[in-house]
Amino acid sequence: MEGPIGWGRQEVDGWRKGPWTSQEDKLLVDHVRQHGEGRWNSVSKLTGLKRSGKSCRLRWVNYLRPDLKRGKITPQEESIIVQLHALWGNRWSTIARSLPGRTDNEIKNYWRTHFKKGKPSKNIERARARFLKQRQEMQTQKQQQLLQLAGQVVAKDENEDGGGARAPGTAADDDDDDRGSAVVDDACAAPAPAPLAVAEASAAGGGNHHDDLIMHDAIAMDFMCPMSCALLLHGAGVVQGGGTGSCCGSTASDEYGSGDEDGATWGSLWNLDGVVVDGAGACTLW
DNA sequence: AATGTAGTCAACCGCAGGCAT
DNA sequence: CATGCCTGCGGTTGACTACAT
Repeated sequence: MEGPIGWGRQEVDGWRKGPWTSQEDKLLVDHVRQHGEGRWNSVSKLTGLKRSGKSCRLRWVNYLRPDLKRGKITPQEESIIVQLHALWGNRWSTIARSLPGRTDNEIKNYWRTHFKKGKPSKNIERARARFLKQRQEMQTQKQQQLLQLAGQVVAKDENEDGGGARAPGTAADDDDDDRGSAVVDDACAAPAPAPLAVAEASAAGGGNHHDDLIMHDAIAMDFMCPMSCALLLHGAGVVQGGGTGSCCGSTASDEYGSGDEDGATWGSLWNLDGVVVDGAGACTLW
């Protein structure tokens, strides 16, 4: 950082650093009111503030923006953060877009405080346990469905030409070690749209929905198709156009999933490598 | 009551990507 | 096409506060 100097009211290269004063805040707020956001480097020239554009932007985004939500992260928001972190990893700004009024910095701090040291809160532990349980149930359910389906296909084939019956485990085989491809493939045939409203309503500060509901819906949906869930959560504005969804790789698992007591690390619940999301939010495999 | 430790928050830095020239 | 500037992002740090001993 600044070496031994620390955060006094020092100036470096003519720029003030350290905590902002109320006068500086006022200058910045007035400036943004007049000129809007952006062009941060011109703020100092126009206002006389001895702050770099970077510093001005940060102060505005993290502290002065009028739509910021103050106060503690709610359990609902916490659940969403967990979900989205599992989905996106450390893409704090992306996660923040799904939590109106919260900044990436806030979420980042929250995550580091609560989860970085491998000591998740009770709420998170419950959410995680529920997630894992639900995942297991859904996998079982899916396997049964596939077996049923396979049985029907076999019966049909036998009826039609009596040959060419495949091994029933073709698709289900993926489930053992690959939580991404088979699941996504399956789910994207019918992505569920409902949780968007739930997540957004809670994130918007309503807090009226029980967190169980949030987790249930979010988990179910994420499990079915994480990418589409995220796209829905983010609205039309955020589209991972044609990109690969390798979101659950190193960072997430490194930070949280070290305690692999149950074999499935929290941060690597989904491996989306190889998943492509098109503009409409439909996932495909390549 | 004093001290140590952990948690929280605000701000900084370096880097990367996008865009204009 | 190359270069430089601006903006945004993620990681890190230091000050402050709350809690425990």
